[in-house]
Amino acid sequence: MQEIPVVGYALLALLARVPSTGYELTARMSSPMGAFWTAPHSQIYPQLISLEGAGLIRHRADSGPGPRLRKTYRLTAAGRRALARWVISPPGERVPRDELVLRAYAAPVADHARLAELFRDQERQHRKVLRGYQRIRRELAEELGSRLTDPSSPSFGNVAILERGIGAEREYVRWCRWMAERLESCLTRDTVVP
Amino acid sequence: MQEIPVVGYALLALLARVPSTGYELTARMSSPMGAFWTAPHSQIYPQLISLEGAGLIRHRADSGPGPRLRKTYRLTAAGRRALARWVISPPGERVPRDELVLRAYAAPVADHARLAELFRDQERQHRKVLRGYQRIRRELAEELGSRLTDPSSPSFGNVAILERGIGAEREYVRWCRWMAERLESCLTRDTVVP
DNA sequence: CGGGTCATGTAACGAGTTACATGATTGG
DNA sequence: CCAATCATGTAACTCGTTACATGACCCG
Repeated sequence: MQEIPVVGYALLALLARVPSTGYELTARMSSPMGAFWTAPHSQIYPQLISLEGAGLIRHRADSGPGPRLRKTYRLTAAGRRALARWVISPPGERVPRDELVLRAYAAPVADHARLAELFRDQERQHRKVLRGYQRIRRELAEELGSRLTDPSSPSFGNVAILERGIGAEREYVRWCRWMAERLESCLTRDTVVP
Repeated sequence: MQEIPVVGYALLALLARVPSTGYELTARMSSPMGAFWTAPHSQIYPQLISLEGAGLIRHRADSGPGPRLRKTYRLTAAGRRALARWVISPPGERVPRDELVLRAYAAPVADHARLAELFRDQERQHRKVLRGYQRIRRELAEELGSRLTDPSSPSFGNVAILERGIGAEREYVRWCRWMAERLESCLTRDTVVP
């Protein structure tokens, strides 16, 4: 009985809400969860088979469109227990990988004007994502009212990751603007002084 | 001529400052850059060989301790150009993977008391990291004065990633506290009411 | 009848992690 | 003399990405 990779628990978490096919899981994985974990269908289908082998999920097959069966997966009792245990287990060290920060580190060797443009562009993009998250939260707030922040409510998970998404994007936008301002201030000085 | 992976540019960025051995690069990779990109020595040594094959770095070998030669690598002119070009190229989509957010998503199926403890614990850990970053920035500020935010100064890279690190950790701490408070408020209600 | 959606898989590759392997110098 | 540090590599494996492969149904 080998260890379940994180993507496996991501699938269990999705199935804990609604039984789904691999195809539906692929779609659900990208929004809103996609902001913090992604997986293509080529990773999902084999993982579903392995989770079923471990007895954590099981499927019922209808005859679907296409050459193969349509399999709808649902959590087993063991699966729900495994998920509940994993959720309260200490998370492994986060391995942060951000190419943009790496570029910022190497900023002194680069063309400041071009780099400033790049950061302004990133600022715009992340602000757009931020507005998207804020809109979704407004809609959720109207729909749910006071149950919005009740951890027992099934949609609390969505609210939790939205709260994280909004905070993370807001901070990212701030940093991009900070970078752009530094780089631009250095430009104007260079152009004005001589 | 195959594509250079991101870790390759990370090494170029480090070597743009000081010529180093693979061993030194391994150490420098973890602080302060380690907050946004990491690589173990088993990834670094082969990558150095491949960068040298591409003509972006070259080494001089002294006889070092141990059975093998000690190789000190430095950037070539081509390497510096390649790095400068990469820095202003648009970064690939960030793939964020955060197990803790995934746990938050699955919060409704878990034991709220235990999960609250987990988030309090994470809050403490990240606050500690945050304080570490703030201390380093204070020291840098004393050392550099007004050149602190000059993008031409070689240590601007450090300041840039510190600014990002401080912002990111501050936000993470805020979110952990928010999660813990939600989970705890639900607890007290459950215990007090009946 | 052609393109989009639903639907499920496999193969090849590259990036990253963990473990194995070796050995000289330096300081307590 | 033993442990830590300096120093460089290889091997096995897992995780994740990109590409290949197939085909029914529905709408215009």
